[in-house]
Amino acid sequence: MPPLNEAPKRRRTTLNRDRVLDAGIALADAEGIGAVTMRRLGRELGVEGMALYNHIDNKHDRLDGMLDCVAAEIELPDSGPDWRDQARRRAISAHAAFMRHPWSAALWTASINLGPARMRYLDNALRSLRQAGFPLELLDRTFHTIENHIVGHALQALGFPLDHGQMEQIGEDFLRTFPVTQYPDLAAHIRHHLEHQDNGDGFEFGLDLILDGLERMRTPSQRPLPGPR
Amino acid sequence: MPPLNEAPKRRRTTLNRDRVLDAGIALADAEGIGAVTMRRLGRELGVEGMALYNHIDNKHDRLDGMLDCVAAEIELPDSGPDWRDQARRRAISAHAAFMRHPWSAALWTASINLGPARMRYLDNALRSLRQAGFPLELLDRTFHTIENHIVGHALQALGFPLDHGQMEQIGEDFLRTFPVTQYPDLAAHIRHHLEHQDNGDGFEFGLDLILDGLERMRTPSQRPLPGPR
DNA sequence: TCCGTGCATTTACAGCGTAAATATTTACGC
DNA sequence: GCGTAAATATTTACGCTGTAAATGCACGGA
Repeated sequence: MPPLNEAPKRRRTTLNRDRVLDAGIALADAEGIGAVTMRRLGRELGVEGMALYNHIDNKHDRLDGMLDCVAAEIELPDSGPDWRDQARRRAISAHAAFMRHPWSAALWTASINLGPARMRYLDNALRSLRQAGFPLELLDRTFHTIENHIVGHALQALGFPLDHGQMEQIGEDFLRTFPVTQYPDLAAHIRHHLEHQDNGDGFEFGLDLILDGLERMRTPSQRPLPGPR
Repeated sequence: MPPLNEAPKRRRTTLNRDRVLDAGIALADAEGIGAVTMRRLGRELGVEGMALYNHIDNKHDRLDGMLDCVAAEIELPDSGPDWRDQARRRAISAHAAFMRHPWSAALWTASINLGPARMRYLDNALRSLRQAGFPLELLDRTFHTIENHIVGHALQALGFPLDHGQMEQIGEDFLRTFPVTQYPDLAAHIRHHLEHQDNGDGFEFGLDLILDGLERMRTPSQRPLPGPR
């Protein structure tokens, strides 16, 4: 059996799991997740598609691996007293990661096998909220409410994967054939999206709304906080 | 040209768009969206796969049509003074529709072509919020924050498509190999999900949190409401 | 009767994930 | 150097996908 973990050996042009995953991410970022097939990804790496199976188990394993790389990009704030600031920074960082990798948000909820980076992310978020003093029966819902917003917003925002220039052109063509009188509020909404560009403010609006509400529940007005049951 | 809209003609066993979409929905509900291929769907209808192309344009058109059928199931409350109750009922109905058709939430944000039912839904929601007096610059964000929660929660909940019995078995196997000491809070979270069953309460928790916060912004404390600009 | 029209079938093709067999490259003991 | 075994890459093949194109068939009106 050949030696494992032989640092200085590295034959220059050999494949490994990370190179496969990185190439998959780059390709997905550039051309969409649909372009990332085994054959295409192999071609991208100068290799036949089947060669990839030496480094990844199958397509699912590859997607899980790519997703965990995205999770690793999420900045995890150190423990500290200010739970709200931590949750905010973590959520904004996660949101940014999803926007950098538009294919990842849709997989986030679909994949079941958590990689180490996602585990670290989840554990960090849960610990932060627990240490903030959220009672046990609230902790779960608190966490999921924040998480829902992150994923939901990313998916909504990525649903129209157009920059502002494209939006204007396509949108005007669209509104020409749109039954404006039948759905006036929807038409106004679409027009609003054509005129205004969202720079992540929409995400932070909902995020702060949620965090404010959670903070209110954490310390129920004047009543004393119940101890952990 | 043959006569259109000839009511009594209907040769009994002919296909039409609705029958195709209904069969697609039934099959997707029963076996997942992955099972709904053209050939399989044809077989389900006693027909070759290619026959479907006489009634739908292509796979995308079929998915959009199926999705619009789900949208049509969402109960749209009549206009009225209580925006909060309307938004709540609409959101809960939408959530229920997504849970009845577990494949639909993932498509909701991905599909660009809105069908009539979705347009009706969106227009109804937007009008309700506008009539509630949300100022224009808030209306868009208000709407999306609610929408994010609906979609986000559905996807999270459907990410583990297991009923309680399966969860217990699989979960315990999972926790056996899980690095509990490394991610203690995540482990506790998973254990919590194994023990407690969510009956939609988690959805309503976040929903009410958001609606409360929005109501507070709608009538900013003591200051008078600005007129529509 | 014949013809156009609408619907179903048949055939075909490129691309997908991947199992299996084969070929090639690499690393190590001698 | 060598041989050998392991690691890695290629080839071939199979069943599946969506769908273009050609064909077959039944019907309603001229």
